[in-house]
Amino acid sequence: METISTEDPTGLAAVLRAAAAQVIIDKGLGAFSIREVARRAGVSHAAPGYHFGDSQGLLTALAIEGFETLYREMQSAVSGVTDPIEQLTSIGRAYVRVATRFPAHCEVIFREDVIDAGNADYERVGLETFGLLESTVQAIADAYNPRLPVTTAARLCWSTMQGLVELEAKMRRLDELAGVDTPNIEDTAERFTALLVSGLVHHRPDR
Amino acid sequence: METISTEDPTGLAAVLRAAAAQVIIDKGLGAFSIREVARRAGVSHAAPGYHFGDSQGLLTALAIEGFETLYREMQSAVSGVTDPIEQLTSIGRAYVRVATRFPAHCEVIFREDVIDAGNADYERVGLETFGLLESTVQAIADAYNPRLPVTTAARLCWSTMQGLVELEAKMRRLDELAGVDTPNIEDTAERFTALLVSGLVHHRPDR
DNA sequence: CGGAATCACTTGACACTGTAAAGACTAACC
DNA sequence: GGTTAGTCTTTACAGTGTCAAGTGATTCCG
Repeated sequence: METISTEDPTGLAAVLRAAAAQVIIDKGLGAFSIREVARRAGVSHAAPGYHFGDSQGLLTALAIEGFETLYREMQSAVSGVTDPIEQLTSIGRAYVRVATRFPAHCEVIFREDVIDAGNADYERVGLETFGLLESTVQAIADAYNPRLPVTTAARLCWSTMQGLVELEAKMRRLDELAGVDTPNIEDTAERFTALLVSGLVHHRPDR
Repeated sequence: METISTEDPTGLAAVLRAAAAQVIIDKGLGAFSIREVARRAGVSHAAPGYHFGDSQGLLTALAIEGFETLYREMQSAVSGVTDPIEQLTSIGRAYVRVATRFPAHCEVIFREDVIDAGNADYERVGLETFGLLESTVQAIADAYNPRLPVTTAARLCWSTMQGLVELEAKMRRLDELAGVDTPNIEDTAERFTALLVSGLVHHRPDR
């Protein structure tokens, strides 16, 4: 699923994005340094500034790249699947899979303090992605529970997967202290989805 | 619910924690600066280093303080309530309320790249907090669905609330673009919990 | 064909940052 | 009353983001 071009990206901008992702993976977003990115790319310390303006610009580019990958993976997750519940399950797996494969990209996606959340491309892909999720939940509502509050339910699913991604390290640690081993995150996503779907299907709004 | 002492904290360490939280609120965690904290506290730039070692130490102290507040609020959310579903609902509201009232503290709680996630106090309060949530979900299982996988369900609830906190800004933006207004986050948490509870109660594990 | 302009950087500069080391001042204690 | 411990400040230094100016190439155009 190499949606983010790994085959030695041509163009310095792409090289810099890849280097930035690697810096975040190696040292964490908290220790992110634009000069370190430049060093790894073998260019002068100001080269990233030419392409991305400032650090926020570079991280925003990374967020957009990650969001686009997420969107494409979610699209291919629903294609070829007909049952909307299976679609949602597949989306959930795709969500955490992208987050696991591209941790740096996904770490900045919702970090509005380090990216430019008003960027037009960023907003567009965000709308598209959520639209895809919402229409899947809508299909579940149509097929299984017409009284489901679709937008709320879609946001619930989204929040759950995002929370899982963020909390996974903590959960691993809890399991480690308890002496049990942590299941694969995609399987956890599937179990979460199964529980969520039970709720979506059986939920009756307040009368 | 002023669990984090706001009544002018005595002792420089407490003053520095409060100043650090304010810096994060004002400029974002991405622009956090320990020297700025010192300036706001009216002390020399190296004073925070004496109390907290380095920047990671200060942010870890903040995370612990936030986690302890969360734990206490969750405790008081369940006390006096008997129905476990109401307890869970109350916990969900408490979770997002703490995150809203102490955004800086809660922003660092799971940011393992900027805090010391191995800190003993941090781990202890994390275990206690999750234990409280898990026993509430256990009570729901006992009362409504003995076959519920409790640990998974508890982590689902936790992920959902954490995801909601993280995505709330994005949801606000979606609503703004759609021209509708965003409900209060505590009410959203309650709607989420209602959907989750439907799932917890109706879920049947794979045979 | 030759000059001008644009592109894609590099170099140099500056204010700011985290952190370590050493110094200073105060209070407590034997 | 001298020593010690605690709480900060001062000094120093390497590293950082970002801006302005400089440098070659490449492209465009008359």
